[in-house]
Amino acid sequence: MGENELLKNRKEKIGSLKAEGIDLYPNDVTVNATTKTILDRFGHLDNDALEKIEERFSLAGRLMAVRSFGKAAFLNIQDRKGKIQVYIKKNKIGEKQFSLFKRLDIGDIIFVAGRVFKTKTGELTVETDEIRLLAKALRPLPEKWHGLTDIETRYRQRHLDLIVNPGVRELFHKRSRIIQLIRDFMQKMDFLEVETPMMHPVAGGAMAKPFKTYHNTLGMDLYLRIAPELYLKRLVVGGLERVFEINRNFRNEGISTFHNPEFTMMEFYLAYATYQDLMNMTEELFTCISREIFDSLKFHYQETEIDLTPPWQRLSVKESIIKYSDIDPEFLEDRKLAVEYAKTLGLDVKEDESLGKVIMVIFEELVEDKLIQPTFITSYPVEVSPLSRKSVNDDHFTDRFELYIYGREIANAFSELNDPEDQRKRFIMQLKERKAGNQEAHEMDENYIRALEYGMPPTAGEGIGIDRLVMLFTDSPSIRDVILFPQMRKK
RNA sequence: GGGCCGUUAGCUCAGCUGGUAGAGCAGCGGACUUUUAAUCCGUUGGUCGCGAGUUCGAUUCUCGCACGGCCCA
Repeated sequence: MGENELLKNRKEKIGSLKAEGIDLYPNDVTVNATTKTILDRFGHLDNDALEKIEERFSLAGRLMAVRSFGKAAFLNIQDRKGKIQVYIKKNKIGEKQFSLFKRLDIGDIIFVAGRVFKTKTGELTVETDEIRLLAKALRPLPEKWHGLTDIETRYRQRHLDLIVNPGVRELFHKRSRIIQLIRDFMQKMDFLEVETPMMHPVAGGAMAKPFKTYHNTLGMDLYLRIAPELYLKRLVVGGLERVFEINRNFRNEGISTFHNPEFTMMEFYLAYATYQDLMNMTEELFTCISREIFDSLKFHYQETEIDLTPPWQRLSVKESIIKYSDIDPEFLEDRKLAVEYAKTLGLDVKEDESLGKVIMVIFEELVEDKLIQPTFITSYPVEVSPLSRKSVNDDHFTDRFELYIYGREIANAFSELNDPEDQRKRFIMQLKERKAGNQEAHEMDENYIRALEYGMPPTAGEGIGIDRLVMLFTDSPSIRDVILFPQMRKK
């Protein structure tokens, strides 16, 4: 039967219900139970015990299955907590209500009420003495057994995915729980949760291409933020000392299993701390989540065991290259040798590329995907770290780390650069890059430098990719699995 | 941006070397008052993603496009 015919069919049913004066979309329902409250309270009782329960339960949800016997039927009703079986019997509920039931479709939102009993197969069931239609479903649901598997439909019509695939509902519950755990953790450490602008006159705080928009009455260009960093640090200047924000960032780049144009980050800033302190704090945060979610520090991601037991491996970028390749360490000390080496790897590097950048290109090629167990990679070159404090012992490198798990960057942190003069030089360095054609180079932000000129305490800050973290803890292969409405091409 | 794969009924999928499409579920009609993928009988339903080309004839072969997936950049 074609879709049109199915629709027509249901509209006819609606017509007959209307003709009987039945309200198709009533709004006067109250319920006193969920599927879960009923199952939790009575699931373990036998029929003798259940017979003594006088209570009448009312609940509502989506009709998911009907097993009909002519004058009686079993239904499955699904609400936010799960599913429960309902029994409907003609001689109990009456001719009129039974005839209403006969015209219900799978997918309709309905109300039932009655007492509980157990069937001879031992399933706790609500024997309904009242049934109401609360909202008519005009379109059929995906098939009950195979469900909805078409990935495109699942993302484009997430409502169907949520109705039909219990695992998806569970996953987004888990996502919410993980974020709640993070909030609790931060609040316990006396961090203040804040919200900073999503629309920036200057897109800063990261190296990425922004989305551009325009404010009509102000007559000005604005950019969707690529990071909240510079605003959060202004708050540290303002004396807030411990702040965090969990919110969306927008980056105008390709879409992949690890990239969605809008994604959720937590950034936090801790005054009077260094990136070393943040490594410890990150270990604590992740192990805290892992204990809550898995009751363990070990779990499987895509069939690989991940062990979060601290302390995690800590290696500088250079050390990691030496560890995971057979490069002569001398090559990482000399720009020309490094460029040569990168070329032998088949990497596309400019002849005059800076040593720091070449080192990062080599790192990405040889090291990244080998960092399966949690690893802090430290000491990033200053050229790729325009907002990080330089290391005291080597000013070509910064007091920065990135956390890798399963070959993926999950967090990025550093001791913040709070010297306004140095910050200006770094921005100027970035502007040169921009002129040379790097669209992702950082913009000049005079306003931010001005804030630093009032004095920012020594501070360490970190960004954690929440979607990637949720992927890890939910064993999801694609970022689209942990974002309710991932970005899609228009169809 | 490149490579490979996919797109057939509302959903899940078959469809061979080219001869105008099938199943299960859902739907519809019927039987059935403890089933749970209920069962049994009957039955409707298709722009084979879109557009060209080759051919007497294209769901099938070729090219282009769209959308999606995976990998690479």
